[in-house]
Amino acid sequence: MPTVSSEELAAAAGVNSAKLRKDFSYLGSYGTRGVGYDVEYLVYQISRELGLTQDWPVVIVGIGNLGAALANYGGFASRGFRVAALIDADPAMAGTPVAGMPVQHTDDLEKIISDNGVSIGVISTPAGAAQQVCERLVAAGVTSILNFAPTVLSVPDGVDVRKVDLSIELQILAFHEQRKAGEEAAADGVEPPAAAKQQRKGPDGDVPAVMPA
Amino acid sequence: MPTVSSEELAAAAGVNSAKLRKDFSYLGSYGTRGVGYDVEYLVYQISRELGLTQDWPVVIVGIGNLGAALANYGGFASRGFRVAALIDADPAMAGTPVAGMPVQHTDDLEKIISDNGVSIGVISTPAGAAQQVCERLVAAGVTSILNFAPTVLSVPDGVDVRKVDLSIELQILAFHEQRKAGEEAAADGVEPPAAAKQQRKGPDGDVPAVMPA
DNA sequence: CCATCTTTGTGCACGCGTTCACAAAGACAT
DNA sequence: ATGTCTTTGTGAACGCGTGCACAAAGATGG
Repeated sequence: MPTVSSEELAAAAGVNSAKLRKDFSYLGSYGTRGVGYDVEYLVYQISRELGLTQDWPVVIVGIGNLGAALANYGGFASRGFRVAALIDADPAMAGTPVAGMPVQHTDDLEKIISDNGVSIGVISTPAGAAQQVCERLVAAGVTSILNFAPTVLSVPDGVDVRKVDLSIELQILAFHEQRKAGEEAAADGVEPPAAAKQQRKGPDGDVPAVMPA
Repeated sequence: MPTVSSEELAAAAGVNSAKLRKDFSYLGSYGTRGVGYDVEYLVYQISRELGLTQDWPVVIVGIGNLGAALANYGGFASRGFRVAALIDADPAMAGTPVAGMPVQHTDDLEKIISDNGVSIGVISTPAGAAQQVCERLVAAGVTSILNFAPTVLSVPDGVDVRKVDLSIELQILAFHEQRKAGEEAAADGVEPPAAAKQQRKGPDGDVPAVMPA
């Protein structure tokens, strides 16, 4: 039986072995003292806890460049996601195959959701259409929404929304880039704020929590 | 002079006003006691600190669906980013206009970087090409990379990489979705782990820090 | 069956970020 | 000018997550 110790896993992941063991302990006691964790069983347990063993049908609404990119994205299938349908408001797109799947018209949204038992929807429409699409998805039974449109969606309680803003990551890079350029900026006559001097905590340095929308 | 109090801002943003004031204090003392913060000045200071006032030329390498989507993404310009060039390895694409800008061939990558003073690069190539593109970008002087390819890039010290995995957000949604479905899962004969019972802390509940790649 | 050795699971302490609470600062009215 | 009122800026307390360190558990060998 192939096993791994928490020490090995921690070294590979670059984290503390105690933290790793504690995290695993939340899933139950799947390890064997003096031996380690049964690899196969551990993978199964983590996969199950994360929902990777389930089949999650999703619909993508708004098949522009981004929607098409998502439809073609290979990472979904391997994580248990199945693109059940591609939906767009443009009648001219209806029937056009994208990623080997015909685009369907928005009119059929409710039927598609219900027929496929979809509970997760992806919105990659223009900003103007997002809220309306969101409401139709929710009304049809969707309870989790991944929003790529640059709008804040308002949803009833019990519905989860995650917003992905592609420019935020760039902004974080620019933020660090600015610090690398660093001390020369002081020559502008503006005193560099204290925040500019604090050291990043880890590999995933973050920006302040509050920033204007 | 239009002003806002930390209390108003905190209410609007849904955070604690003391935290907000403390965050602002890291940028300097820009508030006036008894009055609040001068809106215009505050916006300027935050923009400057975040690097929004600077012009950041970026190149996008790999003009597939995702690259095209990024090139068309409106959010960049408003945050101080300027797409300096679109680069692709396919000779057939060279010259083709995408988002009103001709695609250039990878051969000219180094010259483009240097001519435009680019320090931030976006990689939206297939996984296989990413590391090689990354190395050329770094060699040409890029020090920050936004990676959309499903690969872990290795870079020398001093270079920042941020990896965007579009499926991770979906996975987080599925994770919560699984919990909503919740207690029925216990009927499977598998005892629900303790972690499934802990309550989410805030609107942005997170997944455990460690998960298999 | 007992001793020894390895590795887990976890109580406890430490450190950091968030929140509370208040003194200091400034505006504004009298 | 003096007093009052509002809001900032920050010292101090609190709470939570991380890491240390060790007892318990089990494997393995004599």
